[in-house]
Amino acid sequence: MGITKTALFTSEENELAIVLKALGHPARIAIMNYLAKMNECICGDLVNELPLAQPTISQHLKELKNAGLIQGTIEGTSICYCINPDGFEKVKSFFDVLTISIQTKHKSCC
Amino acid sequence: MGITKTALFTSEENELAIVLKALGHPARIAIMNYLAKMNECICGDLVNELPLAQPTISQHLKELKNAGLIQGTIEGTSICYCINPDGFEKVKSFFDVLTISIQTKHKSCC
DNA sequence: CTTTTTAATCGTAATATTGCAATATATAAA
DNA sequence: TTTATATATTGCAATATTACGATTAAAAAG
Repeated sequence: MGITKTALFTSEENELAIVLKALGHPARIAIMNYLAKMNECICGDLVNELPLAQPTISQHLKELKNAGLIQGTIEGTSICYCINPDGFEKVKSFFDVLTISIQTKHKSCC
Repeated sequence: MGITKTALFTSEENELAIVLKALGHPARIAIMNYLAKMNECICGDLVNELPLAQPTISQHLKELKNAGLIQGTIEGTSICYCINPDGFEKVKSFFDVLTISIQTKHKSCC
């Protein structure tokens, strides 16, 4: 089908999946890494940095923004993007919690 | 196109994207949470736990396994699944590194 | 007002994903 | 050997994603 049955899962599972799915593409990983390194950038910087066309990068930025991982502010003709710490924290805590659960319970595996 | 241009990115970016993409589905998040809680389980447990058909769950398990997030061991007629700590650690360190980068550099955003 | 700069949107082709019924496989039990 | 149990695989329909050329929008510069 290609359609995810979101109604069958908890909103927590769905929200987390949206954020992780947004990170599930090398270009978007590269964008996040670049933003972490540079603190902020505009779309044009990424067009110079990544081997993708401008509309493609603009689309990836849109997905990261929709997932709450980045935010953009208009500055003249360009838009300044940076990482949204709130969206990022949501994912990190998922991994932190799971890691603790794994470390305490997983002595060994079947 | 629907095809990701993996050749244009670093292997680190690509590998990380594969793992995060595997986690980018509510059913697979639910499976990971269930495994973290129960330590191990068989496919049939998940069929009872999740509102999806057996072939669908089997497929999700396959994707998590391909991404290196879980491992399965044959035990009689069933297969025992559990979280693969190595695959999991790879993703967690990505978030840890990015978090440090965000916390130290991101005083404020544009 | 016109031009330039910067980025979003539209339209579309190629490919990937999701979900499941039907079937296959493989081990254990009778 | 037959039957039951547990899971994987196949095949397919519906939908989503990726990528980019062409275009549009909006602000700044001239």
